[in-house]
Amino acid sequence: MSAIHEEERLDQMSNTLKLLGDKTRLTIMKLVDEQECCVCELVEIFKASQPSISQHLRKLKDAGLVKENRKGQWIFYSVNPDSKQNELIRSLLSSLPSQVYKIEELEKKGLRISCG
Amino acid sequence: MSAIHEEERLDQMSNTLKLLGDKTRLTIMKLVDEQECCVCELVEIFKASQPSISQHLRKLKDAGLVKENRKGQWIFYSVNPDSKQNELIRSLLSSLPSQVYKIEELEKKGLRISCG
DNA sequence: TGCGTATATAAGCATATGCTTATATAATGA
DNA sequence: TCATTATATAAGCATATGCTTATATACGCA
Repeated sequence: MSAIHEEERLDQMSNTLKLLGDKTRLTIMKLVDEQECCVCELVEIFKASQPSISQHLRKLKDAGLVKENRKGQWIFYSVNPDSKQNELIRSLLSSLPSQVYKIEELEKKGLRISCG
Repeated sequence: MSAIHEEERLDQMSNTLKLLGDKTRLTIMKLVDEQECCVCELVEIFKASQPSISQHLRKLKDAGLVKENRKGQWIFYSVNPDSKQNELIRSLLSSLPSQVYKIEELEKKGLRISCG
């Protein structure tokens, strides 16, 4: 209703879109929406450095878009279903092609982390 | 199906989201989706400089997201319904609050351009 | 406790981005 | 044709962004 809220909505959406306007982060989101992944798996999948992936995840986490789940020495990331932007996220990710095959490739190489 | 197309889709979407990850451009898109606007109107609405608005419009046009419609000395911009990203654009804009009130404010100030 | 693995953070750097000012181009109307 | 208005483009600059390398922190296990 009020212009105040309208401004907020525009701010929120543009901030979220800016975050997802990076191919690596957008793909991470799609991937961890389908299957929670730990950092080292993402490093392998994206052929990126560990700090680079870690920094992307930090931005996504700071925005509340992903959540962590520590399992021993690994930290698994997944899409945060309680995010304020969840509707938007759902809509965006639903129109992207599945990235599960990337995880399956990992598995074939024996690089998939599986712990309890 | 193919990983090639999947990569393309991710590229396309992340590029589009990056463009709309700017509050000014996102708002311009919502605005000109509801009512075509010329540059000088946008300058007034956003309290921005003419070159700044012009440069934002250039980016949107280069990406095929908006189209031009010259009327005399003015160039009116509107959302391009034939954009490759039209579905995505429709989805995003539909969840944003109407910006028509900004045009109405212009009208009150007598700054609305109307040329039939 | 100490070592190896996983992850996060800090600092530095090159490039991208969005603004500014200045100028060019295009259209209107006297 | 000339002045005015609208718009686009170019160049320069400050800040943002995403990577790198180096280092810190956290956990598991011997």
